[in-house]
Amino acid sequence: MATIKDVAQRARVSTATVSYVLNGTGAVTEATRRRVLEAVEALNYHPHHAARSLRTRARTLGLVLPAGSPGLADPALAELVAGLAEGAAALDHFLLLASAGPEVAEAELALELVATNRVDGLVLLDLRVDDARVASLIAAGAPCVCAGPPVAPGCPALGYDFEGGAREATRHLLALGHRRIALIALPSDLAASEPFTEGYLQALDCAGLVPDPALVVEAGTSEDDGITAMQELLALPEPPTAVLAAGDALAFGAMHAMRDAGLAVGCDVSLIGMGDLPLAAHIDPPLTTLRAPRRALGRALARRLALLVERRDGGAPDALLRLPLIIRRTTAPPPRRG
Amino acid sequence: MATIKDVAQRARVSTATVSYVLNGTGAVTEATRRRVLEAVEALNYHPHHAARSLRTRARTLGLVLPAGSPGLADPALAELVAGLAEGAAALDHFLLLASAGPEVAEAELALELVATNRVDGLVLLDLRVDDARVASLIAAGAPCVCAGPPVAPGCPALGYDFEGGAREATRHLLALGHRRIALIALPSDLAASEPFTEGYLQALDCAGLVPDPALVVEAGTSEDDGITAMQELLALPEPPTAVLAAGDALAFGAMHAMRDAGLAVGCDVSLIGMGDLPLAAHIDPPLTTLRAPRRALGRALARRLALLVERRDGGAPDALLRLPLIIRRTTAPPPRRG
DNA sequence: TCTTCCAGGTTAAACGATTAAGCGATGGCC
DNA sequence: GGCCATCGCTTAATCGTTTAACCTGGAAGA
Repeated sequence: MATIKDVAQRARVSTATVSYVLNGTGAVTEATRRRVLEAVEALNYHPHHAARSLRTRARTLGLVLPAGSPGLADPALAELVAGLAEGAAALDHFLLLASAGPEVAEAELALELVATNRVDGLVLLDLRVDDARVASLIAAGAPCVCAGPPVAPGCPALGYDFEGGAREATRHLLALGHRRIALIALPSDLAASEPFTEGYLQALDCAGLVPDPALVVEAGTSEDDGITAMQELLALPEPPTAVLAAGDALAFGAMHAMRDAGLAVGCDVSLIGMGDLPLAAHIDPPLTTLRAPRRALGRALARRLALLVERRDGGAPDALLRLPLIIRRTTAPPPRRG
Repeated sequence: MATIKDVAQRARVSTATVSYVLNGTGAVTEATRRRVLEAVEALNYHPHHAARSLRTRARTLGLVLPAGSPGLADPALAELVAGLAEGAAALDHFLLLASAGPEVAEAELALELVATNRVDGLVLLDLRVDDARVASLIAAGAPCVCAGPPVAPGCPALGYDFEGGAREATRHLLALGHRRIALIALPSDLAASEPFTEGYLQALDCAGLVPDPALVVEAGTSEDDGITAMQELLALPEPPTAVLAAGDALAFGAMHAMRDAGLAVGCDVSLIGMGDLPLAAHIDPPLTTLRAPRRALGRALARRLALLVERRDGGAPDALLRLPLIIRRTTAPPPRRG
């Protein structure tokens, strides 16, 4: 492989000049500039990444994949990652994927990534409230951004507007005439959980309804959790006529449970999900849900992180992406009282 | 950050000794060894990646994501990538993701990745017959492995056993009593296309049937392509009683077209897909399909590439992963002649 | 006793870039 | 004419490792 020395030799300049030309730093005559570029072309020169990043940044963003089973197989994560790669590319960066195994913990891996200078910064996912990772990373001086609601000072957060989304979804159900609206919430230690619940409560409050605590059930995140939660709701003396689920997977589970109970989803009982997974449009009946712009979030996160690393972020405020409500076939006016 | 010098100083040895201890090369007394390790611990030393890979490999595998719209959103690709990251991690490597944009071509990006020494080798996807990428990468001396059927000498290939899979699927349909079995094939410039068709033809041949060329239609890869292809088959004077689709997406399209034509899938006409996408089990009726072990393929690819890079591959032969047939509800004996 | 060898270190030269500091020529200004 | 800036370039230090080559003291073999 050709090195910068070879280029310098051929262009009959010093290596410094070559570097100046290539990086656009320093003052160089047009003539020399051309000579250098010709040499670069002729030798098919590409700067050695390691050598370069010995002095500068690595121009690499890092993401550590959770060890758990779905991992990237989760379409939500996959699209986010696609966005991350795109966003990084747009600012001439790359994305380094590290897979946490049973052996090596996520947090440790993240620390190693920045300590070894492999990456300039990290994207953090699935934040919990008071997440330990964030604290240790910030302590280590690692730039990072997190996907989700703001969780720690010093770590900018970009996420979906769960509060607004939940509010809009609930309003839609209210507008259809529902009065007993249940919420299947995420585990409360997930940072995303609280704002969603908040939006739901706000909408009820605006409508002058007092929320029934029995109608709010905290679930996990999986389809099975959705089933369990829904069964719980159906067992109530006065079951809900509409359900808002904080995740599409939960909603799928809820649909399952409703059908098992002999209820027609979108007729006997309304349902709204969150995420708009690919499956949401294909399932029968198609699910009304809040669309999470996953790819856009990925892009925004990457861009924010890249700028943060270069201290060019200008202290942009934590932003929230809107969750538009996609109305399909699982929402309808409540059935007439029999 | 602490450097190797700091460690050397604290352990009162030379930097060389530290390096020897850390890499397990060179002979070192147990006593010094311990001193060094203590210093490493005390200073929380992590070797600087760039500095290290100035002399050695980058211990990084590369993947360039296709520019197209589905990209990582395609669950098949996402799971493969998950496997790649896992496989890389198992051999102490990382995975670098590069996103090809409209601006920057895939092939160029791949070349840049290896020319700049950012990655030690590349994983190639979606190979075409006589793929230009492979040729240029090999010419550039870049180690690479490709996912799919063998496509070029010098580039080991790991893929699914399309031929065996198609054969098994076709046999299953034959065993159910079908005689007019159609094939919706992939575009013939995709390297995966031919073996699949071959397996289909073999099974027919074994059964003493002569294949009807009209029953083999070449489609694209999308659901829409599946619709078109199926409509074409249904328009035949004597339509098939069973269809083998070379991809689940194609199969979904075919289901759509069948339903539109008033046919009950898995009753009036049988259907087998390929891939076992998550959707396959959830669609109605659940799709009989060949399960592609995507994660396993990813892991195998990463491992193969990592070994190849270190010339430790021992010339392992190109391997093929079995595609087990997952029987669900879209296959049944043909309807009685009316 | 004198080599020879080896284990267990050290020294210093890479690796391939970036970049601060320096340096000669040119031109402007007083 | 003398002085100072500025331009365009070079020199050389630096980043943090790895590793070939060398050194040294003691044990083993002759």
